[in-house]
Amino acid sequence: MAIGTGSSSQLPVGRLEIRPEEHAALVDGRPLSLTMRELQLLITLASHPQRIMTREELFAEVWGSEPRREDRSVDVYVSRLRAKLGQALPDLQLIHTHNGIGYRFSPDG
Amino acid sequence: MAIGTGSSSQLPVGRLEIRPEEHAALVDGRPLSLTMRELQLLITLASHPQRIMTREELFAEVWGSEPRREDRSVDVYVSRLRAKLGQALPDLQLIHTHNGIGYRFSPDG
DNA sequence: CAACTTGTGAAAAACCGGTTAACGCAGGCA
DNA sequence: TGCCTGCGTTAACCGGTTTTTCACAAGTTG
Repeated sequence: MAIGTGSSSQLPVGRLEIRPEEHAALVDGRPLSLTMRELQLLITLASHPQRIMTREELFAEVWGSEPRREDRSVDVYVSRLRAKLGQALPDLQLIHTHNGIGYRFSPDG
Repeated sequence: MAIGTGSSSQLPVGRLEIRPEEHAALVDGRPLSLTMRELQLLITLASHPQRIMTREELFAEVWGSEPRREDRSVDVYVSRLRAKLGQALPDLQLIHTHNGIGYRFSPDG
C-alpha cells in the first residue's frame, strides 16, 4: 500500500501526526500549514522511518519522475520542512542528513 | 446518511444555522437568499467541518458528477458564498482555501 | 587545506485561485 | 409572443502563492 493512495492509515509520530488522506499534518492537534510539496515530502520521509532515503528515491515519490542530474529541489524542500517543523517542535531534529547519501526521518529526534 | 437526502438534521454553526430539509440557511434567524447551488455547496462544506475537501469531492456532492479537468465552478460558487456570508457575518471567515488542495469549512472563523 | 556536499535566501517562472463579466437558458408575466 | 429577471456556466483577467532555479555560504570529508 503506497502512501497517498488507498486507505493508508495515519502516521502518529509523538506530538506530530500525519494524515495523508486529509492532506494534513498536526502538531499537538494544531495543523501545520504546509504546501503540497512539503506535505508530500514529509509523508514520504515519515513512511520510511529510520531509513536513509536517497534524493532520487525522494524525488521519485514526491515529484513522480527522475530528477535532473544536479537538481536541488529535494534539499530546498527539506530545508523548508525543517524550518516549519522546527517552528512547531523546537527541540526535535526529525530529519537527519546523511552526507553523500540522502536523508533519514527519525520519529524520536 | 448523506447530506441532501433523507432526514439530515440541522446544522447550527454559531449565528449561522443551516436547515437542509427546509432549503434554508439563517443568520440570526434571518434567511440568507442563496441559490440552489450556493446552498448545496454550503451544506456540503458545513457537513464536514474542519475537513479539507477537494474540488472533486465538492463537485461530486453538489453537482453529482465529475468536474471537467479545468472546471472552476466550485471556485466561482465559493466566491459567491463568501460574498453572501461575509455580508451577513462580516467578521467571520468560514470558508478557508487550501492551496493546491481545496476548501475547508471552519465553524469558528 | 582543497574538493565536494549540503543549507538557504532570493529571484524567476509557473501555477493556482478570486473575481467579474458575458452568455444561454428557463420561467414569469403582460 | 416578446420582454424581463434570475440562475448556472464558462471564460478571462489579475494578483497572489508555490515551485523551480540560481548563487553563494556553510559544513564535511579525506
